[in-house]
Amino acid sequence: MTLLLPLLTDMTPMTLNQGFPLPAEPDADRAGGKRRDSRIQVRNREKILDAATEIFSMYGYRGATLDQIAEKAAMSKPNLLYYFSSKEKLYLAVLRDILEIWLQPLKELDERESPEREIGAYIDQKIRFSQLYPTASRVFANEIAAGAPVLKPVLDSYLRDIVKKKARVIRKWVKRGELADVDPYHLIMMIWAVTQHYADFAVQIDSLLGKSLDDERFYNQTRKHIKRILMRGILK
Amino acid sequence: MTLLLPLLTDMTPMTLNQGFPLPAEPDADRAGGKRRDSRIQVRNREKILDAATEIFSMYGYRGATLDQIAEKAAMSKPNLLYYFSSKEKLYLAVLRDILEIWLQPLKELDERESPEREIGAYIDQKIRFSQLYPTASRVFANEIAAGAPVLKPVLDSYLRDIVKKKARVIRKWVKRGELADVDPYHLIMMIWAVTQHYADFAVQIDSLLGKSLDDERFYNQTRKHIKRILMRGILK
DNA sequence: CTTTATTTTTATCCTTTGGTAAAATAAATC
DNA sequence: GATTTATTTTACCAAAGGATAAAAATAAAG
Repeated sequence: MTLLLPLLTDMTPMTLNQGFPLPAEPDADRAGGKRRDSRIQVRNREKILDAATEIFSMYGYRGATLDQIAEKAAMSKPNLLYYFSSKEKLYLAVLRDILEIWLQPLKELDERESPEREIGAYIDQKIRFSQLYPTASRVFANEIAAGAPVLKPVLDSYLRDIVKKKARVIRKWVKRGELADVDPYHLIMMIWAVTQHYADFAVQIDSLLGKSLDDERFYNQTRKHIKRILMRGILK
Repeated sequence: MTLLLPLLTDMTPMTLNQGFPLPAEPDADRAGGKRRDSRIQVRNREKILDAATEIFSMYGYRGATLDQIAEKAAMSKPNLLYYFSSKEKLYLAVLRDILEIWLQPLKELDERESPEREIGAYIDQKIRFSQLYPTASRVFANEIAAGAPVLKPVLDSYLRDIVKKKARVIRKWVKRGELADVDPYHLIMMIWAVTQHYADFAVQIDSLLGKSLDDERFYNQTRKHIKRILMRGILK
């Protein structure tokens, strides 16, 4: 429960999985107390997680400060630390939330349906994620860029398994002749790349086009465009 | 020359362009002295820039520390500060280098050639960049994720102009009937997204495939695959 | 070889930052 | 409404981090 502290600061590979993939929070955190999840408890944890996601998304784990997060959450630093006893625990909580929504859509690829429908739906979900949670996407990107000190074990086990399974689905479509001869892994990564780009590089896009995915018009134009090019690229 | 300090730390929008786009270093930095660019001078500046690029790529501007950079460059912190008088100046120098190589390829899109050839060459150059300078790519990504506190003015002016010009080239190809009816901006961004992804998310890719672009075999497979799908997606 | 200019080291400063202790306040329970 | 429990505030602390000053060591020039 405390072993991973050095990694975040030192960059050494992680040894403890920290109960990650999903097992929810064994105890979340909470300083002391017994009567849990009071109204105020829930509200403040949420406020903090939101603020933390935003700050972490801009500065990464190391660059973010508790002062910034506390300010954004409109509370004092010690007060924040009352809810999450350390910066690290807070970061873990943020990542846990992100991972869940990030992984969900891929799991739904179903080989019994047509690739057109399934991959189309997957792209839709991914771009929707970029629209709804751009900061979450950036926290994730930051974590990976930093060498995935925390998520490495998850990538190596959990994500790897899911992707392997879904690669098999795609390969099946190819064999059935419903899809051009594409490499499943590269296809999946292309979809990730393109959809996440609109969240991770939102500032750049805003500079170039003066638009963001918040603009429903632009959102749909983007979605359709990505789908059109990718689908044309992979359908037979 | 000193006005931008607050932005990096405070996130306020930048007002001074800092002689950025290209005008090279008006004075680079150098603590004092007259006789410039001695052998050792050049060697040490390079060592520092390399180390800085690597550290900034992992932790971003705020997360990186001069101690880490100094250690990676195998010198003391004050010694490092002898060559670059502040963390900020060092960061600027790093970004300047990156920007130059990052922008180059796009400028070369030539409407007189076929889109197949030109866009193909552009993708090649971009993926090569991801192979050769993955850390540079990540520093760039980090800067954008942080809200582009330093590069915003460059994005808003310089990059914007180039992209606009090249969008016109692509549009011309479409009109000539050499290309499917694609939106030039989205196309450019798709290419950026996909090619940079292999640098920015290298750790993830390594987790999933156990491969990196350093592996020449994988590099070529990736390159061809990306090109194939994108080309199929946009050619008539 | 001196002398002068450049580079490196040592010692130190001030601010920021993650985190704690304990007192003060507010809620909830009896 | 008194008492217990949960929450917030105030006052700190030690370590880390960016930066400077000045001395020491090297290298270059004459």
